[in-house]
Amino acid sequence: MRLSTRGQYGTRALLDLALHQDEEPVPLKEIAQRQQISLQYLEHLIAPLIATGIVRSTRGARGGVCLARPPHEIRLSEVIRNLEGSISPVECVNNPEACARAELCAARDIWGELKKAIDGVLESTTLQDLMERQKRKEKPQEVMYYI
Amino acid sequence: MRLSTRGQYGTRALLDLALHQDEEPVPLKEIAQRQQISLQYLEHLIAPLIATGIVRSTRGARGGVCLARPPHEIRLSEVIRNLEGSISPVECVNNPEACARAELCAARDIWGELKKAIDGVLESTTLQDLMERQKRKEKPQEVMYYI
DNA sequence: TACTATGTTGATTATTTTAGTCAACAAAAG
DNA sequence: CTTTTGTTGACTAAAATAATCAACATAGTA
Repeated sequence: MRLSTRGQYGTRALLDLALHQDEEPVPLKEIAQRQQISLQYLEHLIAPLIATGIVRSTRGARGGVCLARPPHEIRLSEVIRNLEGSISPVECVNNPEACARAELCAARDIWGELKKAIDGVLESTTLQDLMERQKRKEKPQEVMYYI
Repeated sequence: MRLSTRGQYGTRALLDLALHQDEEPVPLKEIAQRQQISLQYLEHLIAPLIATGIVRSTRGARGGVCLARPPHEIRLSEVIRNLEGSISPVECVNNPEACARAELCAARDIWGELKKAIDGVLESTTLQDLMERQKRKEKPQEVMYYI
């Protein structure tokens, strides 16, 4: 049940972009440096995100990438599906023809529930949520007052 | 986010065993045939389940395997962890030293929630649950009476 | 215009993981 | 003592992963 580096790096790259974008496009090189991902690998991770309309790019000097939509409209489910393919833990959940016993398989039901649980988290989390979490983490520790 | 065949086959094999065991041990060959898993592969999947105390085996003629505990005491989480290793979707969730930025990483928080969601399903499902589901599925369709 | 900084794309590669198989062995029953 | 079962470790083929290499396209800038 592992996420590959595509999903991990891709998510981190998008969060980085969300946090650093302003008027200017952000060069991939900067994201790669901050996130310690090889530029050439990052390029390949960004490509499908551009194709699917999560990221927009401009070439040439002063070029770079930016989010194609506001962060609260970018769900993690969309990102992960785009980078890792289907979220389903086993093939037969999406595609009953994958296994002859699918229709009568109790195990498959559970994998379906597992998928629902995973989807639940990823559907309900947006880049905005990630940004807020990140900012909260970086905010200097506040003094706690107890009643 | 895929489960490998180890987890899939292992779960199916245990469910099969649960449904077919009675006084006699069940030979792996039978499970392999019913579940269409190669005997030699199944042997390797069962080995860790024996080692961890989920399954008991007896060798020799009329030998085979049986569950070491009642099905309601065997959680899917234990099975999957045993067959696939940690349930964590990324290394850093369990092991913060895996990534220098772990402590300040919002993405990691989400992977943690993802793990919790997955754990929730697997911890709350026992072999007994699977058995009941399976029996319900195989029961001839009952006529439904509507009030 | 030429140069440089960016993104785009396809081919290639090394490594790791997965999904097994092969084969020798151990033990229990008949 | 032969057969039937499980046990174990070594080995292997195929696929997926995680990149890298390299040629190209495009936009700004000197």
